[in-house]
Amino acid sequence: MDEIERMADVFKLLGDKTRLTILALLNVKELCVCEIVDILMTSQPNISQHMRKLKDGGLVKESKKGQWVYYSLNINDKPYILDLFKQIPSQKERIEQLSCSDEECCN
Amino acid sequence: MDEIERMADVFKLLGDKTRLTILALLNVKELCVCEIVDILMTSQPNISQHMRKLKDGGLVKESKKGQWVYYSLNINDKPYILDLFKQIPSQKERIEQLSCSDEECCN
DNA sequence: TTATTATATAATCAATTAATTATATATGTA
DNA sequence: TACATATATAATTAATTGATTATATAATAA
Repeated sequence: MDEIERMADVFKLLGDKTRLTILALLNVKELCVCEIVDILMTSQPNISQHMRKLKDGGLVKESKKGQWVYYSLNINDKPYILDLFKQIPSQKERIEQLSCSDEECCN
Repeated sequence: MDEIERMADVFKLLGDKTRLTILALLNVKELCVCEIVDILMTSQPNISQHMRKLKDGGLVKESKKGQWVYYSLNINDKPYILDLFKQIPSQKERIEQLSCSDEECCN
């Protein structure tokens, strides 16, 4: 697989609104699956499957802490993605709203 | 549609190897449909339909010259795409090879 | 005018994909 | 131990998509 094809595969991952929003959220801070589920108001399997694609594509890495799996960005080896995330709309507010609600799934 | 969704739609366009290669070619110089067909060795309708998606997505613009339709990049309003194209593998060689062959469709 | 070349569009089909539903696994707690 | 919570995986389905084939349009050349 050549470099263009590799880049296309990365863009394919970015080309879904849910996944791009997840990445924008992780661009603020690492999050566990249940937090992402709460913020995006979708089902847990839906998020888990998107996380697997992002992990397989090398865009995120996971770290297990107790029963929670935290995901964080893993794009240091992809400078064109780094530049890109500087221009993505910040999701800071959505994450802060989550922290204020009583329905936090973890803490 | 919010900004994230708009960006995702752009990445969806970049997320196809054929289209990303077309854009990388246009990053060298404007080309007509038949040149792109020759370089990518695929069918004319295939390229025409990709060009339409790229045009609908605002990534390229066209200009008709006689019976030929030339396409060129139209990404000045998308800084994150501009940065990106600085890091895409150059397709200069493939375009030069085309010019050397006798089978040019236009000139 | 007729033929040729360049391009676009429409219809079809196979393959891919995102989301849902159901189930399994793993960790923590009573 | 039994139960609850967090996550992953598998199966299914509907929708989308890329490529092909066939056809239409437009410009040029004979």
